[in-house]
Amino acid sequence: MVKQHELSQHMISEQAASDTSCGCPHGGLKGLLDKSLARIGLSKSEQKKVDREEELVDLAVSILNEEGFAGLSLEKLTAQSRYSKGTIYNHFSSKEDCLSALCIRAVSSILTLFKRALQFEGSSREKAVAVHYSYQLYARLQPTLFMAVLSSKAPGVREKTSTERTQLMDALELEINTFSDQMFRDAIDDGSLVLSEHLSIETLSFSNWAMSFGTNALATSATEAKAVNRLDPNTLLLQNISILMDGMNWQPLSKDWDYRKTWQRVEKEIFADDIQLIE
Amino acid sequence: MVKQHELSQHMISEQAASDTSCGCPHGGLKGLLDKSLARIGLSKSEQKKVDREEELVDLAVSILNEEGFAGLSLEKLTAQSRYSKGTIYNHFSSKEDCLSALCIRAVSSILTLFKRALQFEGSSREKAVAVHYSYQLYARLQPTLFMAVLSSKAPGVREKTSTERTQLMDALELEINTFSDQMFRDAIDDGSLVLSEHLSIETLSFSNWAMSFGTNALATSATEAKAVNRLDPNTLLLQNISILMDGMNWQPLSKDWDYRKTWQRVEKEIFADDIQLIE
DNA sequence: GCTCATTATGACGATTCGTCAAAAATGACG
DNA sequence: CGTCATTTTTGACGAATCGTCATAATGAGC
Repeated sequence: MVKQHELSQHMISEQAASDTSCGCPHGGLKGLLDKSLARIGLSKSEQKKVDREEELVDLAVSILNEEGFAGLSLEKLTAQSRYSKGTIYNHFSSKEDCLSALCIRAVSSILTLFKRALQFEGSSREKAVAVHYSYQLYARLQPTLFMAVLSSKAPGVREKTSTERTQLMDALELEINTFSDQMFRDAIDDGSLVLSEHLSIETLSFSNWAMSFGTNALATSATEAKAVNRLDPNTLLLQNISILMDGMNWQPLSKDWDYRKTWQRVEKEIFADDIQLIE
Repeated sequence: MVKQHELSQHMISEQAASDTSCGCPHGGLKGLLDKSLARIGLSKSEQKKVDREEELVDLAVSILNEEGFAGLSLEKLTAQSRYSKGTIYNHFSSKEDCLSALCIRAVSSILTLFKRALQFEGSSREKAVAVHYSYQLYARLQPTLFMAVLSSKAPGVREKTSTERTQLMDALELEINTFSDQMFRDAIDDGSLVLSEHLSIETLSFSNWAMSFGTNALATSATEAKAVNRLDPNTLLLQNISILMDGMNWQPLSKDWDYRKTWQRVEKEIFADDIQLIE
């Protein structure tokens, strides 16, 4: 009668709760969100709600991974959770709102990966290469979530997303932008990059992002007939950003430095654990 | 009783039939598809079916433009057409199949624009700039369709698409790839581009595509917080591909040639009619 | 134990999906 | 023109999902 008392439901939800394939490496996102909310000061019931939302997003991610984008429905989320429809709709005002929640998790995870990549020891251009590596890593580990971030930008989705979540999403995007801009500022500061007349930091930062996103998006959605399949997926992104950074005249140029070694070093020194998940 | 005899239905469908905002410039697609099928030899009834499919895709595009991606349903398509559900499902085996049909139209239109762009008088790099211009033009004229092409690559969509349509889609993509590759071959032939050791034509062709796609996709789905809004949308793509082509060492380099003038010339000499539709 | 505000529940109507048996249209032949 | 076989069209149907809302359960404070 009461759903929480059904044994089978409990088993399902516990299985889901222990499923850690949430695209959230090293629990970084959970810590991030918990902290940011904890600072404000949470009552017991509020904390309970935060925990449950965490649990529901976990579950939604697992549905997304198994059933794909179109297969995600709040109906299924309800059925697989230990809660009822009304409770689900207390958390997500609509299917689109739920999708936005998934994107917030995705972008948070990506940001965490970016910061880890930045710890790579090397020149500013090598660090940028490391960041691109981490972006590609996420696109491969979580292809559906990676693409979901884009679809959540569609007007129809954004309209149906709660204002708080929209603001959180915008804040995260701003943080990513700031992060990207800072990479270029560092490069200018250490002298390896010089701004030419018509190119601002914002322009370089955006072109850098556009190339990485475009490459990963096309590689993720590759089909039989696509040009991607003619090329080596492992160094696809590296080659593309190498051409771009050479175009920026970012020192050392690719003719003077073997960035394939950098690429491999990043893989071994920073993301050795994560790369095993692909095999 | 019989739907074809309802006056109101007739009026709706006739309005739709006269709606030419189909993203198909100069009727190029219709000609293309008609021809390819006509060669095989069409009976009267087969021709009728082709015409009706044309009509239905027109209608689907208008629904997509008005209601957005999520608002497109075969239910609505049925209601707004003069046919019934069974007939609709004779044309499109599923909603996803219909989406793929829209993508085929989109890619056909883009290919038509590419070929027009190639008529621009100038160096091989200038011609490539013209092609990018036409790509951006389509992304702006048909943002939803532009993004739809990507989502039609999702596994869930592809599975539910009829095999014939999948093959047609793959053939079109191959044609686009071939077109892109040819641009680079021409550049090599006229001496303005030299292949370095590690970079193949395929690599250059793909990086060129990835940059253009990434830029247009991010610009199309731009939100308030995005980095895109800090920049001039009219020259965003030009700047990005200029950096990239400089990185390829494609002559003349942007420091030796004012491609903003090329950009403006393309706008005036090739796409003057189309650009007015944006305003 | 009682009261009342908050939260959870699941039944409900609406919409969409895709199917299929029956009806209608087509056209070949006498 | 009439007959009949084949093809096409129709819309009713069951299943799935959406989002709402009246009712039931919960729990905090007295």
